[in-house]
Amino acid sequence: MEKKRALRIFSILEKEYPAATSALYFNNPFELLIATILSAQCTDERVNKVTPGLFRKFKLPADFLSIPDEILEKEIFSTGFYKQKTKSIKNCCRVLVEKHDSRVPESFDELSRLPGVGRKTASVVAGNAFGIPAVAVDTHVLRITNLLGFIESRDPEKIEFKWKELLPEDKWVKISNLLILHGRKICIARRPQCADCVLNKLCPYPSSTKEEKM
DNA sequence: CTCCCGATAT
DNA sequence: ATATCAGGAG
Repeated sequence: MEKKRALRIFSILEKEYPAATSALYFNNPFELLIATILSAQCTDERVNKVTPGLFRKFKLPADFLSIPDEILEKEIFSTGFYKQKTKSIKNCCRVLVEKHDSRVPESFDELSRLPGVGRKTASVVAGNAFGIPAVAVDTHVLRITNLLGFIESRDPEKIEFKWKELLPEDKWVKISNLLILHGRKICIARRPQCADCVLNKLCPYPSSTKEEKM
């Protein structure tokens, strides 16, 4: 049974990473929203080098709207795609001010309608800021779900629905954070550390790469 | 499907 | 030196 195996994997990872939360630095939903927009195609670690200083200077959506693009571009430069992200953040803040009373909407649908916010970002914010059940599928979740053999797909939405069908919704937010953490520490994209992996026995992948590199 | 882009591992 | 990492919009 697939669900049984999924639950088993969840338990093992939960034991391994008891305090699995988003690795992003944030103090409130708005900060998490901005941090997550910045985390597109960028490691959380890199985002965290930029956000503490950024949030000290700019607290509210209106603060971000009040500054020239060039200032914001310079602040977030190292996260890559900085021109796009500056536009996304500004447009997003504009919508927050104009349509949401300067606050972050508390539903997945409203979140994903914000500029610069797709399913992954909406899920991260919904789940980690508001405790709304959601599966955030980033590159780690996608990769590991494939490696574990639960699915064969590059479509994040398919991965998302797969986990939603595999686990009860009180575990959705946690499984994302667990897989992301595991993906960064052990099941690393460039070179998975299968020897140190707690899922070794439950994963079809290690056996297929026995004598690779040693 | 293409564009957006810096940081880091190899 | 260069491949790879890491999401959203048009």
